[in-house]
Amino acid sequence: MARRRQAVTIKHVASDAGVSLQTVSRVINNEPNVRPAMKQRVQASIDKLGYVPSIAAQRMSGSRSYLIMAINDRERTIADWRARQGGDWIDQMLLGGMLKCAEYGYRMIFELVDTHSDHVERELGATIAALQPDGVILTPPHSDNPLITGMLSDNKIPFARIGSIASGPGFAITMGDEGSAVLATDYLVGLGHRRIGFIAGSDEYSLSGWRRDGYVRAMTSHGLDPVAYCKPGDFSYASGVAATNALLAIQPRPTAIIASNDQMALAALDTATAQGLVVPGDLSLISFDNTPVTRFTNPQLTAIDQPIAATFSRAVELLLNRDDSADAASPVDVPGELVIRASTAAPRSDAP
Amino acid sequence: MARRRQAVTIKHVASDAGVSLQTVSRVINNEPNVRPAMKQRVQASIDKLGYVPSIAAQRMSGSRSYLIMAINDRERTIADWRARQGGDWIDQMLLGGMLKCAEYGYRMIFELVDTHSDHVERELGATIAALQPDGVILTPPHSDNPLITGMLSDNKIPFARIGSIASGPGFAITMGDEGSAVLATDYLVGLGHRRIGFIAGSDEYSLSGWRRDGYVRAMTSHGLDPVAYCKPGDFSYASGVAATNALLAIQPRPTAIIASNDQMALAALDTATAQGLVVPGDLSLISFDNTPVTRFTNPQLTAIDQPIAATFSRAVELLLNRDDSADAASPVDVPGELVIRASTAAPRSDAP
DNA sequence: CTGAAAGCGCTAACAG
DNA sequence: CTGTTAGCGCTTTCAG
Repeated sequence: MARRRQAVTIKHVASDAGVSLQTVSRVINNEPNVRPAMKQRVQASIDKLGYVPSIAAQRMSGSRSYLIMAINDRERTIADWRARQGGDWIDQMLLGGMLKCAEYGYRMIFELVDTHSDHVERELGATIAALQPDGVILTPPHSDNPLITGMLSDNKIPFARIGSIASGPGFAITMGDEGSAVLATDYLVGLGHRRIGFIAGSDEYSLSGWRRDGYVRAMTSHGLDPVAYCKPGDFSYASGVAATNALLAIQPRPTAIIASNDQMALAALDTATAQGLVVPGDLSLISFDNTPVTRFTNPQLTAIDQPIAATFSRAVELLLNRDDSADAASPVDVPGELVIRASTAAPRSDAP
Repeated sequence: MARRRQAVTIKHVASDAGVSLQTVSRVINNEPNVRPAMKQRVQASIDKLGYVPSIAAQRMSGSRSYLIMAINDRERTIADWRARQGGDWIDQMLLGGMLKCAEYGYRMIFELVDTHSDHVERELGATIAALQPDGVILTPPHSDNPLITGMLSDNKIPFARIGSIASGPGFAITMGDEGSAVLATDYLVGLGHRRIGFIAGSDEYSLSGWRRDGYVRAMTSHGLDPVAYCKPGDFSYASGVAATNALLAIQPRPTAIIASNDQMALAALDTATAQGLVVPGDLSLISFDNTPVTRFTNPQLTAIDQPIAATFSRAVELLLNRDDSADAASPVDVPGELVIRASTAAPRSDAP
């Protein structure tokens, strides 16, 4: 490996502009107390020489690393990549996070971390020591891992916890789950549905509960029974099939179903169709997440969009404008929205 | 922003082990000329203190940055992310590239670069100056951009050109396009098809030509006409519809179609179905790329898998085992494979 | 085989 | 407002 050196350094700029290193440094970092004329002269040299500061050197001298680290669960992420089922969490994360970082001259790098490992702390600690990120974004199931949040706050590294409402250090950010469930339920009620089924997600994820809470709250507010048509699921296709069968066996059967994710909605669609029901004629369907698959079903699925990109974008902003006072602020909620496609309609007037 | 310092540095390890900094450095970098006993003693201290070298500091003192940079086209990547059509190029890139990097203690970061910009060179130059990656992976349409390859080789940064067969500096790596087209064609011929249609991709991409070349070669080798059933396309759904209509209007019509990507195959499926043809009964279909959408059609699409992950994995290996002699080696070809699903079958015996 | 010295490119702290 | 002086943590010379 050839030993490479910086082509043009702060020294070159300083001597070219006939000023001290410090002045150049001040200009680079946009610090005050530099006379405009001076600043212009230095900037001219910078442009002329095509100078770009070395992040490594900046970091070395105790400044920032200009790196924001996003952390995802290793096992789940790799499994999703291998399965190639069209899940695009990582892509949306990058879309929101990378672009927002770029706006501020930062860079987002992302790491896979083993939750199950008993040495999460060491693993993460090593990455942090090596990279020295200026901020970290945690995603479930890491967001509420005390080993991780503890380590981060001990090291005084600002961090955001996505999908967490717990108080404590770091910014808690949620993705509108409860509100979205209300939105979906209200929409169906508005269409004329009264018996609305709900397939819950795995209790391993807090958002499963929030989504159900929203459903229950909305049903209750309309004077509808929030319990009779609520069935458990675990986000898998198989659990969606089971829940749908259970729901359709109820007399009178529901005229609409909200599934807590797209896979289970897909299962509901297939199951209902197999039973001779027409979607949305006989049964309306709304799914959560709005991953690409919602576009490939027939009919296309009306879905609640999980605002992944917007959430990461917000997380980056929180991290970079960080003022310690807002640290313990109440959770930030990024609302999701309902994307109306072809799987929802008014119930038949002759519905049982 | 609190000023953060490395918690445990090489100094701590040195004093803990009672040796000089150099010795620790040698152990870290696995250099020879360290007595085993010494090495063990130092390693023990490292483990005990949980020491991890700072990449910034390593890079500063003229060593490696342990960073491999993958470059993708900004516009196209962002458009794909926004469209949420299930394209998973980035995910597969990460799957192959990140994991392979991790094996060697490297990290993959990825950048979006504007091709159309007239200052690609400056843009990329800045990123490189800032990050100082030890290697770069170029993807189309950057792979054959002389501004980029020139800059990289001037800076003596090892790089790989994915989807390029041009000679010159850097490793050229292809993804088996021609061979895969042969594979698909041969498979259809083996099934009994004689009139096989081909929908080509946009000429902006070299791989479009390679895929067509494979089709032509295979057809010719079987004594079949490689021209009559070959239609142009541009990878878009709309162009797929047009090409399919053109193909199905030919008398006698083809009994099978190979589309140069999944979107056009999807278009072919929809178009054929709309004309009352049954896939695969009346028409067999093979697509290229094997993106997630192939799993969501009815029937599911038989497809040629574009080996994205394997290719990036290979690129990283080439970059890290780099010996200058192999620099101009002939292009490396990572073969693709045929994933057989439900859109292919033998032609009807009574086919026209 | 191991140690001591000299930076890498940049910024913090302090002078002027 | 600008310049000077120390390092940051590590690796490279070059001595022992």
